[in-house]
Amino acid sequence: MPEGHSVHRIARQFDRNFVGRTVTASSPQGRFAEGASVLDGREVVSARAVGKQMFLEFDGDLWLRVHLGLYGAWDFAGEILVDPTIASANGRMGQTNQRGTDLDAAGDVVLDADGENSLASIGAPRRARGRVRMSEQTHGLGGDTEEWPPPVVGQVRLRLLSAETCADLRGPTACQLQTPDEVAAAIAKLGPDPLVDDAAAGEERFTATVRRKPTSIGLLLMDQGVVSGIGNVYRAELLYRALLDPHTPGKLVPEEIVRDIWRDWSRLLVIGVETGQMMTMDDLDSEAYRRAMASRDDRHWVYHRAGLPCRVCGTEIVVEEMAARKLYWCPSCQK
DNA sequence: CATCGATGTTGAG
DNA sequence: TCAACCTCGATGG
Repeated sequence: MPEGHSVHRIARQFDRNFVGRTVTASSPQGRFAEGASVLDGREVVSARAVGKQMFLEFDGDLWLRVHLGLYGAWDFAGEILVDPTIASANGRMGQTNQRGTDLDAAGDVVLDADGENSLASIGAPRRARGRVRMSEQTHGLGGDTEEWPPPVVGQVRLRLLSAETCADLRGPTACQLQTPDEVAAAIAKLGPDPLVDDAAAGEERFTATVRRKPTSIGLLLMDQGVVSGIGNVYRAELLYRALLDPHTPGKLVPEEIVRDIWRDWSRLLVIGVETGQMMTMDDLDSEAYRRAMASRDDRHWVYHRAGLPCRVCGTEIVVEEMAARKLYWCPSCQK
């Protein structure tokens, strides 16, 4: 998936391009026909993201909850204006982590070959289907000759169409209408999200929870009830950056390290939302950094690097199954 | 062209 | 613990 950063980007796109507009709703695929008919003709009132879930509010106290799951995605088309908070492809970094390296001056970020950074498609890593029409404030590359509304391609669970904008949802794990109470209940089950919760309160909640549990920190970071928005990539990278063995029970992780992990996640999430990429590396030597950023499969410290030498100590990165997910880590750096 | 796997979650057994 | 969900790019023949 789409870890937390993608969902926040999607919510901002809805905020910028759908809120305040009336939509025609349909389910070309048919699997959300009933829900679409309820949404049809309503105005979009607000959009919010919490962790990996997005909540879209419609007039009449009606909410749509969407979870993209493993391969869901939203495709945007039409006169999509770029939310200024996600417009930049240039990441700003400036921080240190447990490794003690200075995370600074990322320089130009190479755009994702897989379109993750695309303005037209956000979600599972795949090429954009949507077309974003040119306008003075738009970054899109499309011409003005496309059909309107755009032809439906493939399996579209839900299409939301305003006069100028179109959003197609495909492959979600959850797409469900909810009452305000149900939305509140869904959010209440989630751990703190750095972009939703107050920084200090979120840190306290996360720290207290982790320090109470015998469960391994590797599992805790993936538990959406402990902290929202972290997925398999961010988990591996956060643990590497903290130089922490993923098997360490939560209650045995030093409190300061737990707090560092929360703060590191907060920073990485902000960078991810701004750039549309899961930026987790810092400034090795610039040549290695540039190479890592240019290559889709080689831009992380440990994720997807099983058998390759650790970028710092040269030890082979290992992969193991943890709760049916691949866990990558450096057995030498992470103690 | 067939098969696999993936940034995820749920629910059955 | 594991299959199912549901989509599609990558991989291999």
